[in-house]
Amino acid sequence: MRCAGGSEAISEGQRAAKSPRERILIAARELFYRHGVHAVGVEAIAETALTNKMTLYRHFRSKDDLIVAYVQQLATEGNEVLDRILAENLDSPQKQVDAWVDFVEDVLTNKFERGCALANAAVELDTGHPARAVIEAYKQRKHDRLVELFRAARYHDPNQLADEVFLLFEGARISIQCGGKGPASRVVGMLRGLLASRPRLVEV
Amino acid sequence: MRCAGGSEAISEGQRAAKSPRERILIAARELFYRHGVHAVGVEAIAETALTNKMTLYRHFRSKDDLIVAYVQQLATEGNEVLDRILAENLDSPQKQVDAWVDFVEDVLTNKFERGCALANAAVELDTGHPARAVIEAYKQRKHDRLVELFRAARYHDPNQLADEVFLLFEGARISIQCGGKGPASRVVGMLRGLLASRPRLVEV
DNA sequence: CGAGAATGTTACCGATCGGTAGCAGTATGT
DNA sequence: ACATACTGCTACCGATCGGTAACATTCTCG
Repeated sequence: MRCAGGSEAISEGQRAAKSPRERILIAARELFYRHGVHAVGVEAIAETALTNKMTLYRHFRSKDDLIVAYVQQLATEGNEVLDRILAENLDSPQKQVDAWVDFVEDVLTNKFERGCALANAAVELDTGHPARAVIEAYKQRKHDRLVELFRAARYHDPNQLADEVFLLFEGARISIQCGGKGPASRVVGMLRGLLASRPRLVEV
Repeated sequence: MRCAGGSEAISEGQRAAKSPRERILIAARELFYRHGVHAVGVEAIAETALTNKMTLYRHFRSKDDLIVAYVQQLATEGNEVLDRILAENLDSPQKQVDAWVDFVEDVLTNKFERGCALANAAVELDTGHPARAVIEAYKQRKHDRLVELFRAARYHDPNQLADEVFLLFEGARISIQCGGKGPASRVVGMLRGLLASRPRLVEV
């Protein structure tokens, strides 16, 4: 029940980030993800960001506002990562798919993984919290982009394939922190097998 | 950020439950699930249970102790539900599988569903919390029981099938509360299709 | 009945929560 | 050099947090 307090060492990123606002968002990203949005107080975030509560409240109207910014930051970065993966493999949709699976593998084998930060935040937030809308929009968009990716790679029934892949990924991330580490550790292999054996509209 | 406080109406179950301990566990189950373990204070639980903080602390050494009991209660009930499903369909493993899928459908279409309570709790709890061990053991056991169920139903490669089904289910439950409602609403159909098209050791 | 255990009630503790006032210091651009 | 804006700092607010002391009340069961 205890959160880390101010004893967090100065993160590498903190020196580089000039503006207090950036440092606060970096600190929020770390602490909110590691301990949950409710277990971390604004003071701990301010201290980790090498600033103080007052400056924090000059940039964010309330803690809920900061939570929204935290979630928006994650959603933006998530979209940008996918943008980059797709942009780096413009020559072939199949390579885009493979690159995305490689990325999934990286995420799931990261030993600091504590599940999807957005899903974790949604779990802690009441239904009416403004951050929930951001999270839901992001997940919806992510699913839709998977559909388009699979359609471009000429998979048969890209909608259902995206459903399956999406849910397997989500299930793996949540399972990492609640025991079923077995299935989560095998999901990448499953994904590759699934994608390799799926019918296509044309053979490549 | 605000939890419901004492305004919760007296739940139906509260009158029937005699002992304060039972009432407290019922209240904890409701409030912890709905708002998260960190967002609910012990006082709110005591009031919802039609008792007071002092009595609560006579039955549970601390809030963390109550959280462990809450999680243990959920794990026990989860195991019992599966026990019952299997016991009611002893004549055929295939009927056991079908009955379990029907149960999954009930869970996912329950409009009060806010994901798996155990997974949600794990998200909020630090890695060293004693409740985490209970959660992990339960999920591990659940996965193992799925393997045995599929093996009894003579599915080919019951290990991988259990992995897939387990992750799809977990993914669906977490997705219900963070937007991807589309995929979650279609997962039962996916499961039925998956199970119907899977190779078996013998035809029935 | 009567005795002992379990419950209810109230008031309290120190700590921490989210959030703010006020002022001193430090960049910044012109 | 100057005004302006931003930042740091300290001290504080009321509320709530988890947890406890002391005592009155009720229940249970021999």
